[in-house]
Amino acid sequence: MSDENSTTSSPTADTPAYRYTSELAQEIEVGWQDRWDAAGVFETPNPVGPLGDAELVAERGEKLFVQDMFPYPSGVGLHVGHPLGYIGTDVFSRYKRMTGHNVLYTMGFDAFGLPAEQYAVQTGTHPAVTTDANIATMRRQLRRLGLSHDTRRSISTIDPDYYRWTQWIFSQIFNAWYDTDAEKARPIDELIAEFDSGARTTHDGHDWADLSPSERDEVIDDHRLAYVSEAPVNWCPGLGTVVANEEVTADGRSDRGNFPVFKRNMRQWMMRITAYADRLIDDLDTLDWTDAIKSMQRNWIGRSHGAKVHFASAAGPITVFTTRPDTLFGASFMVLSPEHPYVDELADESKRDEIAAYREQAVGKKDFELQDDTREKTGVFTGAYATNPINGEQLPIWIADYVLMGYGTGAIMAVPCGDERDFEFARKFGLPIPAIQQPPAEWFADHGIEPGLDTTNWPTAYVGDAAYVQSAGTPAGTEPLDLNGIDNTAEGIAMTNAWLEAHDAGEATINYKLRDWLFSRQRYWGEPFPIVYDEDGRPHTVPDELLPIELPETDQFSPRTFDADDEFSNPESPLDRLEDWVNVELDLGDGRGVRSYRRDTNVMPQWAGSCWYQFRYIDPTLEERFVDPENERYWMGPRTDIRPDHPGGIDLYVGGVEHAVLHLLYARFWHKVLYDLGHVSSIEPYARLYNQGYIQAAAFKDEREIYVEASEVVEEAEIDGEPQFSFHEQPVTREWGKMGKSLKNAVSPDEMYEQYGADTLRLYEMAMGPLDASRPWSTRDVVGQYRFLQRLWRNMVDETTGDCTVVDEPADDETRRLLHKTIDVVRTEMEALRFNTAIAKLIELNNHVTKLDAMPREVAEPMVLMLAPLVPHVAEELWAKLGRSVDTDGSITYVEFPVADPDLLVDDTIEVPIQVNGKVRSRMTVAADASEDDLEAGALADEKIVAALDGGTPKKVIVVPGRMVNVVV
RNA sequence: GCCGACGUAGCCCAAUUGGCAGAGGCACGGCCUUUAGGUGGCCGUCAGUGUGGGUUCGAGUCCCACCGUCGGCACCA
Repeated sequence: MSDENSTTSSPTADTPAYRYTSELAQEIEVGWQDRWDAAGVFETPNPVGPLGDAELVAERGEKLFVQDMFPYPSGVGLHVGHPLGYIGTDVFSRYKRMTGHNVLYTMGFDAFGLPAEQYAVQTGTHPAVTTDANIATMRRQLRRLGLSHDTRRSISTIDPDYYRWTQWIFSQIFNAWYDTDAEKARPIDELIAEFDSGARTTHDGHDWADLSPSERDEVIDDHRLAYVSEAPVNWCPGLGTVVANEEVTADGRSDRGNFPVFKRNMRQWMMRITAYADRLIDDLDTLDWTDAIKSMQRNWIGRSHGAKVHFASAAGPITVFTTRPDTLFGASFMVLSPEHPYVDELADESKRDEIAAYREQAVGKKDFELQDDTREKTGVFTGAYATNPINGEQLPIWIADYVLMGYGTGAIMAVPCGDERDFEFARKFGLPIPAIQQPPAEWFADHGIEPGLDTTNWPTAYVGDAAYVQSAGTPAGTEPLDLNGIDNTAEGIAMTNAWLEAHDAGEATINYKLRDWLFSRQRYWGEPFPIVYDEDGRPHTVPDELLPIELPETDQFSPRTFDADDEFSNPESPLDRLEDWVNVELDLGDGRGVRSYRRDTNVMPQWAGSCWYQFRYIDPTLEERFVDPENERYWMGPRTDIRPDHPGGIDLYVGGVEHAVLHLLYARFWHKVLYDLGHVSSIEPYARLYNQGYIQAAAFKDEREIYVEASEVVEEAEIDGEPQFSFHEQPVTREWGKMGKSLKNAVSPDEMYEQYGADTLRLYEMAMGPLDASRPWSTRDVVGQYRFLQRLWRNMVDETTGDCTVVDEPADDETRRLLHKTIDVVRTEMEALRFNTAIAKLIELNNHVTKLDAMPREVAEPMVLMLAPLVPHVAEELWAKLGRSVDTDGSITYVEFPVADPDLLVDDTIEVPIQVNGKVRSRMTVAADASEDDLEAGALADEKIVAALDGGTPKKVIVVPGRMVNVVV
């Protein structure tokens, strides 16, 4: 909104020369930023290696690794919503440097990705050129905020020196397999050795020795953690590429670009993340993350315990997955997904046409349409039957699109009395609904029906614990199973599983929703695969010493894109066209000498670069490895001294909640592979995750429902207490949303620097609320923090001469006590990332000092030190004015944070409230250490209390020493 | 539908985790400064915690139900 009553103004002739105006603030800020850079103040030493300085490491103190989720360098620059988390991590890092920590804190750029490529396609400018320019802009904006990054450690994912190691890690994953016995990844060579020695046999029982070399290759390739597979993938013609499950929105569109996505079988690279499903769930328990994020990850992985049950049919055993094997006696029909491979064989001649028609319409539906649970059930009977192993009953087999091929086995046993969907289906098609549990009386009462096992008047399925009925009677020749009378499902499940396993009819199993990670993209602006194919089409990794495989130069950046709805188009990668690059002569070092190969023409998804960047921050310039093991252990090793199950990783990772499943799941997966292969000592990448809130801003829509530029909207007089707004004289309506270009409500930090300076902006963003809460931006509120800094400045500096006005006289007792209480609270709040309350205390202290005749040095110095993490520039300037810079190497950065004197935290006397029946009726001043008896006596003698009692006798007197007295009548 | 977070002043937010509802900022009003506007200074105004119950000497805080807002998942067998 326009700020017509702008509270700042350019200095006029009568503005004192040394007032803390925005001009002076900017001068101070830019000056200190130059000095910090020149002196390398924020450079952090490693124990060893190119950035190693063991002596300085010891001097700095305990290690602390703080990291922000790195940004994509957008072309439009930052708005004030972006740096909220960055300011938070900077304040924390600066605070920790002052309390004896060696802090690793830097910022890189996640610079591969679609926007730069799309811009390149439009303009013909190489994405590297625009991306480099964007990075330069962002670096400038971040530097201007005063962030204390070790800039030597900044990396960019598009830098060949960086993606060389992204490719190297891909090779590691490709050359590894998951040993389910050892529950870890191992090098593929060890698998080959086990096959060779006979220690391991192939899954299908073929003798390894009898296999041809190419058959052996096939077996090996099937074990790799990165593998090529022909599988249903998400094809997005509008983007001209495939995308991962995680990148498809609930309504079946791409999260980038919002184009339709189609399921298609295609040959693509996959990562075997499913091998890690259990560890990715179980290790969540060792992480200091919010429950919200943990539950999102658990949800996404979707582990469910159940059983597989085999039903005999004419086409062979139909295997279903169920979480309720105990309800097997209640199965009255089976349902296969229309795409189930058995359908053709099972279909009765008379049903063929009907089935074919049904399948055609089902296949035409997109995933999201199938997942709409409000749709009416549809389906077709196949004419075939399957045998229920538990009782030998013949169950009709149907096909229906409410059973999804992508989950479980694509087939279910239908238990209509206990499953809402099956119940609905049975009702619609007149299938039997046998009851197998006795619902409680309340259930019948709730539904207004007479209790009974005749399901014809049941309005719905009964889901829950209840005693089993009609759940016995197994086929001749089997051990009898009788669940009747048992009243908890856990026991019923266990008994049924045991029966199934004993009779080869099924087994307990675990099913996951998580699918393997689709890893290839048909784009230009990404990391090329370190893979070449031989004349048989077998993939091979390029030897490590030939990395990086650099992106080839071209001026054709676009994949072939298609009409967004052209489902049956096929991807064509931009790299496919570069024949000179695709065809190579190489010696792979496998003893076969130089041969001809074709390069892989896919690129990696944008998530690849962010899967491991924390390691490169540690050793950004190391040539020999992606990170030195000793440095990795120092910065990220498990802190078993803190917690026995500490998994290691970054001490504080701050970012938005939108990465809850994508980035955080992929990064954890890569980290665990690197751990299994012995490359790193930490088990998890991010020990503590903190989700910062978003800055929201008012957005305005005109009558056509189109957003208008928020900065040009004017607030009008209220009507019925509701504020009214107009844009160019036209009424507009207000709503709240994430700040950004699309809602036309972005506020640039540059405007804030100009109007107030970076310190005020930093302070405002930290003061407006807790770091993890989303809150609305309000430009007119910023002035409050600006006034605070002005008062602070005036308390120490003469506005006309610029001289320091701090006096060396001791502070009075009250001021001194307030100072120490402030120190105590500020330390606690800083530790807990509650900067808003720390700032409130500092303002309170400053307001108190403002009333004094002069600022005593014993208050001024600790106050400047406490403010240094929050407003580093003005703090440095005041520290210099106090004459202290000379004896602290020119910067306040590593000066010890003030420590409160515990003796000054307790007052001699305190005022305690006296309550009658919990209501405050009076107050009295007593010695801080007054005994319970004294307090009780004092309270009962208080005249207001005597009056309130009015001669009555108190029933009881509750005394909380140091707090209050409550007289109960 | 399921899961998770959150509801305190006109607005953004505190409250030692069961012990005096108000720390801080914005807005608003008055006075001072100023030729004036702005800036700056001083003083001041407003609520009883979304609703209804419960536990307790005492509830913003704990428990139950409901309402509302936001986020995630969703025919997941």
